Formats: sequence, structure tokens, C-alpha cells
Amino acid sequence: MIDPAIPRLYAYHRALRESQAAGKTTITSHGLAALLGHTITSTQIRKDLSTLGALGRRGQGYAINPLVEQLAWVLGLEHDWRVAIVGFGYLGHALATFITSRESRFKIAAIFDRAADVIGTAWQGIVVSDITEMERIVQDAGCNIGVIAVPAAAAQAGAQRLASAGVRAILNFAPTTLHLRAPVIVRNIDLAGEMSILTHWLTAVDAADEAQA
Amino acid sequence: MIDPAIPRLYAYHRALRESQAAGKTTITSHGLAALLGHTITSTQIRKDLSTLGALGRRGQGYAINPLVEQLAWVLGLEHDWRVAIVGFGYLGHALATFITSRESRFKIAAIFDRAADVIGTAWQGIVVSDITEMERIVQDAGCNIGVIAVPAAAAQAGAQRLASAGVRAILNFAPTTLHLRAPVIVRNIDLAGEMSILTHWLTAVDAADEAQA
DNA sequence: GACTGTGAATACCTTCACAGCA
DNA sequence: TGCTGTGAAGGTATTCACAGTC
Repeated sequence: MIDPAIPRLYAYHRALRESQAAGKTTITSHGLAALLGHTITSTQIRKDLSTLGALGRRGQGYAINPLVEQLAWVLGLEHDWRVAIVGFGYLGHALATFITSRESRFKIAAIFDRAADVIGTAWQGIVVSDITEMERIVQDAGCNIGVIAVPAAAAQAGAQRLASAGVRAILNFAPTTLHLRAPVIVRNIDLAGEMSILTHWLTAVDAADEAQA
Repeated sequence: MIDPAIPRLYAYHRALRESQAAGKTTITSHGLAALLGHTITSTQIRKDLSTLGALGRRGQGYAINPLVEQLAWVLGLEHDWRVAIVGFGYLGHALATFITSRESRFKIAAIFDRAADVIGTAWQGIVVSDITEMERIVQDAGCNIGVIAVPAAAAQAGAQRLASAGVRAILNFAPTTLHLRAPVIVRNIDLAGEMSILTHWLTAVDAADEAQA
């Protein structure tokens, strides 16, 4: 469903923009790999970039500016995107701040919560609305991306409302599987799952150490 | 570096615990696939589970209880883990709540921030300390997992402090590449990167629609 | 000399197909 | 019959090796 190159392309985009900000104008595939902490090989980088067209100069490296532009284009970062946040607790709040501060192409266009004491308050000029009004407000605001930041129990209902309002891309922070039939892409960010990867690795390393001793 | 089966195993673990809570005692690979919204095939599930040992009964399915135990063991969820949170803004706060509420094996054992008005305040009995004191406090508290929830500019310094205090697993929410030489596993959760995957997909779908029209 | 671009080789992961059991 | 467990097949992503270019 999703090409594994895309997250890499985004990583390049980010690293290159940092280089750009630092005043660099060209970079080699090796240099980029170093910026990324050698989590990606230079060969991989060249393969990925070559699929975007031949943007490098043999013997020289890549010109950063056109590369950043090309990557932004492929990643869909040339449009503006309007984001609806569902759930405005600490997490929702953090995400709203994060999204707007980092990537100017993303605008928070609607915020929803269920708690009476949160509804009606405003954040950056956006009034928090009741979840039951989602369909109407999401459509009026023209949101095309939804972020689920509610507890697991409320996630499915929230996602359905987003989908029926026409949102086709959802970032889900609730630790539950969303069941949607519509053509919606869902990215799950499962904190506990990520923690498990760490704990698995830690125990695996410990076991290896003991076996060696 | 990390086996792609691990996130799946965690997904099984989660779904099975839900089944357990619902009073079920056995499940088939098909049933589990359905719980997961068919994001994983039943064949894949059987392959994964068979690597843990032959836990199923042919013709019957799997007994849930031993399976959950086995999965917890493989994932390292049998120990208790002590987590240090670096950065206690909205995000750090959200993560602290999330981690403790969800998985009883994870205890927040130390919290750090740089802002004077946050240092000294307490959360669930844990006093927020200055980042400069990290080495000592992390070691005293016996933290084995660190969570980076500070802005990108401060992430590298925080991670280095964690690593030098002996933390070997870091969950990084800052949108930057951490450069650590020690044997530390880092999982990056890059919100903007995830958003890019969505925007790429949305633009790709739009392009396909237009081509068809 | 240095670095890109890419066909070929490899390694990896997933799916298929079916044997084995209750 | 129903479902697991698994060798074999298939597909996909990564790495290698080197030709091509500045």
C-alpha cells in the first residue's frame, strides 16, 4: 500500500532543508547519508533520488535547491493542507502546536473534543467544537487530513465521522485498529507498540550478553 | 536492525488482551486477522506465532492465555521498565499520561525540562528536574528507557545525556536525526514524516483520479 | 579522481499450497 | 472437516559492482 521509499524521501527532504538553512548548496549521497546518521546507505539514497529523475552531477553531487523542490513535489508538500484535530487533551494540544510550528503547509482548520469545559475555548483563533458537529464543520473548513488524539474507546466513532465528512487521510494515535470501508488511508502511531520494540530489543541484547558470558 | 515481525507481535498481543478481557479463551488465526481489520493475513499470523513454538491446536485454534504470556515474554513486557521523560511540555505530559495509563509495566521514573517555571513542579509525585542534572538522577532512578519530547534543537544534547547515563533505548519525537555512538537503539517518531506519507498518498490518488477522468 | 546512475545479484519478507493433526 | 505448521515459490526491496560522466 505504501511505498517504503516515501519515509526515506521525507527524511532526505528534512535533512536537505537543514543543509539549506546552513548555507550549503550541494551535497553528495555520502554526505547526505552522514547527515542521516548512516541509517540509510549512500547507494540507497542514489537509487531513491534517481527515480525522481537524474538530478545529480556525476563527480560533483546534487544541487540542494532543486532536489528539495522535487522532493516536496513528490511528497505532496506543495499544496496547503487543512488538518482537523479530534481530541484536544494534552496530546491534541501538543500535536496542534507541533504541526503548525514545523511545517507551514499544514494548517489546523478545526478542533474537536467531547468535554464540555474544553468546547468553546479557542486555540490560535480556532474554537473547539463538539464532536457531534464534526461532519458539518469539517466540510465547511475543507479539512483533508484528520488526526485522532482521543482515547481508544472513542477513536472508531471519531474516525467514522471524519470519513463520512470526506476526510481521506487519518493519523491515528489511539491504540486501536480503525475499521473503515471508505478509501481512507490510515497511519497508526502506536506509542506502546514502539515501546515494545525497545523493550524487545533491550531484552534480546541482555539475553545475548548473558549467553556470551 | 529490527525484525519487522515485532510490531506485528505487539499488535497480536494487544488484540488478544482485548479478547481476553471480553471473556474469550481461544481464537483462530482467521479470527485474529479479523480483529486486526485484515491488515495482516492469517497465514502471516500463523507464521509469526509458529516461530514462538507450536502453540496452536490443529483444528481448534490458539488458547489465548498462554499466547498472551508468550508474546509478553518475547516483547520484553514481563519486566518492569523505568522511563525518563525529557521535555515536559504538552507532548511530554501527554506521553507520561499515555504510557502509565496504558501499560502497567512502564513506570515514569524521572522527568526533565529546561524551563524554570516547570522545574520543581511535580507530576504523580515525580518532581521535574533540570536537564543538567540528568546523568545523576537517571542513574539513581535506574531508568532504562528515555523519551525525547523536546524541540529539535535540544534533542541531540538530551539524547547524549541519556546515553551517557546508561540509557540504551530512546524514543525520539524530535524531528531530527540523533547521532549516538553508544549501543543505543533509537526509534524515531516523526509526526511531520507521517503527515508526508498521507499527503503523498492523497496527491497520488488525486493524480490517478485525474488521469482516469 | 570523484561521484552519479543502474542492471544484475542478493537478501529478505510474504504468500502459496498442502501435509499433518485433532 | 477445520485449522495449524511449514517447505517451496514468489515478489519486493536492498546491496553490489561497475559503466558513465563531469
